[in-house]
Amino acid sequence: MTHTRTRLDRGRNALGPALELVHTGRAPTRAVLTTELGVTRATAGAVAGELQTLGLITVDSRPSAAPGSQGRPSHRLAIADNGPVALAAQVHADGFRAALVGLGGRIVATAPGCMTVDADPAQVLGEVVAAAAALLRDSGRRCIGAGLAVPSAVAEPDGTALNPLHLAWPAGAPVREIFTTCLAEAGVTAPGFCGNDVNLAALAEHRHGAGQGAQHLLCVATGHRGVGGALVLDGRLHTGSAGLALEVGHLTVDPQGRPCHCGSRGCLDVETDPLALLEAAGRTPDPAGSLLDQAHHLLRADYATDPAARAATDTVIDRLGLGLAGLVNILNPDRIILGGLHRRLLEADPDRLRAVVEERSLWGRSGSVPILPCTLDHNSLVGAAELAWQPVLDDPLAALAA
Amino acid sequence: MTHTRTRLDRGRNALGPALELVHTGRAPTRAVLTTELGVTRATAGAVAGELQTLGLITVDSRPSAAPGSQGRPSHRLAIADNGPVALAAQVHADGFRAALVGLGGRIVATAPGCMTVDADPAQVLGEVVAAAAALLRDSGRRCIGAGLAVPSAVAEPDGTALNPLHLAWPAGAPVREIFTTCLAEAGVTAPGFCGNDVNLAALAEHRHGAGQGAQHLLCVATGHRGVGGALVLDGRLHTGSAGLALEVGHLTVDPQGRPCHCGSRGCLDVETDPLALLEAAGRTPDPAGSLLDQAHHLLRADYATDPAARAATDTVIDRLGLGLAGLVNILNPDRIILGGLHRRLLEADPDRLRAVVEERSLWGRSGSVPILPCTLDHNSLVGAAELAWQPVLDDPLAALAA
DNA sequence: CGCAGTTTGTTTATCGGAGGCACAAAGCAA
DNA sequence: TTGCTTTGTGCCTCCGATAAACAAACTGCG
Repeated sequence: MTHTRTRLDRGRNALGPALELVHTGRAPTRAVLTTELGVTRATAGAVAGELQTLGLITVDSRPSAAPGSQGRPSHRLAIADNGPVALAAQVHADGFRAALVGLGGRIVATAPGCMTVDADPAQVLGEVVAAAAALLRDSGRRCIGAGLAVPSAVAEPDGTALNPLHLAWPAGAPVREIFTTCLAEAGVTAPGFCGNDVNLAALAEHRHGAGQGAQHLLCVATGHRGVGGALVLDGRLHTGSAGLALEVGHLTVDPQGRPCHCGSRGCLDVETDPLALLEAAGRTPDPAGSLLDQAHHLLRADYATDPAARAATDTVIDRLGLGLAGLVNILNPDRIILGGLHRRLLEADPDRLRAVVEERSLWGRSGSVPILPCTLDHNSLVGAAELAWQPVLDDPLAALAA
Repeated sequence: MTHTRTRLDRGRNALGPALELVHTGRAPTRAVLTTELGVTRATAGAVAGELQTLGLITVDSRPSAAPGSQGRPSHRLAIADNGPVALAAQVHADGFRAALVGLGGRIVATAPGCMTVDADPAQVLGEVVAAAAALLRDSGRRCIGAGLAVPSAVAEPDGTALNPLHLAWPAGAPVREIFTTCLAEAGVTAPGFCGNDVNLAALAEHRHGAGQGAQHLLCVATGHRGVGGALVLDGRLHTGSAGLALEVGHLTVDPQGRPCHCGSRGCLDVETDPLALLEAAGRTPDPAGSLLDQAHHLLRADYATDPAARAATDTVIDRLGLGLAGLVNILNPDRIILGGLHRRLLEADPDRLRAVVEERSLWGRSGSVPILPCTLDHNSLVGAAELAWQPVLDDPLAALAA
């Protein structure tokens, strides 16, 4: 009896890694896929065929415009136009947002977010899930999962929000549970995940933005209030043993600084957030408007002309640099990405921030860590979608079979 | 033509994981090996047989004294008595030490260490390697590699010591290179590795000591001077992108504290090392003797009787707790192990230290991280051997074929 | 235009490393 | 002694990959 193989007998184990390469834009052609996966052309071909039959990618046999190349041109691998999507949602201090995100971190559709947030998590999540579900129905696409970004540490593995104080939600709110029930009520039969917004932004930047290729990526960002941090190690989010890692807001950056609710004083949280910048510049913040917007305006409009604004900015940059240097000494990252107000501070005076970090970190070499602004729009939202895509990236056949 | 399989066709991929289980004491029998590896009994049997023919383990078919068990008793897997060893060496402020370490972290032989350390790395390493090579010749065993522990950050991947100031060595000394040439001169044809002593101690404690089973293990320890830290994530040492992570000595634990050579003041390094404890208690340290020994004596003999000693101890414990809490907020470990003087401080008043850490870490849950003293003798030495054993654990056949 | 050279995609045979299963072995309990 | 349970081993099969040969598509050159 000879071996008669009819169905796919190759590329099963390489399917996940291959999809991840396509997802992160590192596999433009089958030939690249072959070398990146370290498999034979036969296997890579089978993998690409399987991803095609799964409806995830398309193989474009038109000549790929490669000018100076020899040999037979490789077919282009492209993300399928009508492939499945992840449902992404974000809740922050000033409202919420919803979107559909396809493979490759592509935002396919967005819903205009409401600008008020209720104190009841179930109420808010019900609204945002309803908005997302409407997008999904309109698109007619298949949904592979749903992700939610919240401005709070999220405990693993129970999925509770530990300090959602910027939302006025109760501490310990079972966010994942509420999210999944809202999904079920909206008729979305897909698994739900949730995570901290800065963590998810870091994940998105690592896969699709300024963090690509970094082995040890540190992200620090302000939201509207407070400071968050995240670490991506070898492509995986490091959230610590219980999801509480990188709570960097309470590093001391000024021993004589203003008191913080944590009991200490001069914490990164209260010294480098929008309110700190405004107060340092002698402005009385308008409580009706967004503090983040007011701080941005200060940096854009007044930085060049107003000496007080410039001095305040310099002080806040120095504090941020001190905090980053402390993190560099502990984590030794190979890249740092800043978001929110911190990104604007970096852009206002990149040399000053880099000099402070270099001076205060112990080793010259680690002091010269690249510090970059984040590059993705809505990176928390894209990161929330990454959470939902992860099972598909891990095992496409199993995740898409259901 | 039928399938005729003569040689080993099973357990090739499971060989490394199986050896690691034996190495860490988690595979007492073949039956346990089967469940731990998640393979069939046939595969586990083949793996055990292969490890036996490699001379690494022995299979003892005498009934294992299991009292209340039913069914056929499983054969015991034991580490071979005359198996290969790793050559381990440690250099510290007061001298050096050498040993042979077998599988399972067992110290097979030790050399009495010299008590003076020359300022020339090549001189010191030549002596310690000579001592180790003598041990190796006497034992008649096979050597699978050599590891060296130094009290300095070691840069990856070049293997240079960045701050060996406690040895009065030049910063940036190419320690690994010197070590391997010394090995070659001593006639040891085995690969040489080196690492930071606290990092290696953490690795040893994770595999064979108080850190077993921890997913996110944080170690903090004093040597004779200064403070070091280490993080073991999922069984692997986390040394950062360039080997410089966990330089925890310069966390601020007292803004009004004594000045540190790093330029700041009140660093963990100068506030919780042996000298700090002695000075806080009003003692004038004897520069001729070991500061660590004098601090130990203070804790053992004077703590219960001398109010000044007690007050000084409490202060230093509080400072240490503050530093640990900062690390807990950033790293969220699930276990903390303390070594050197810090271990003694923990043992002097465990409740006080735990209370400080819990109070100053942001989340009650992460505040209740278990804090334990280290349990292994010579853990840096055993850790250095782990470095040498690692290639064998990763791929026993390839590493032992050469 | 035709041909050599280069790189890519596909087909077929084969191989390596595991799982499945039946059976034997070694203990305990009745 | 007879069951019952658990462990160790041999034989077959299956899955997922490699290897090698071949076909296809393009460049460059005479």
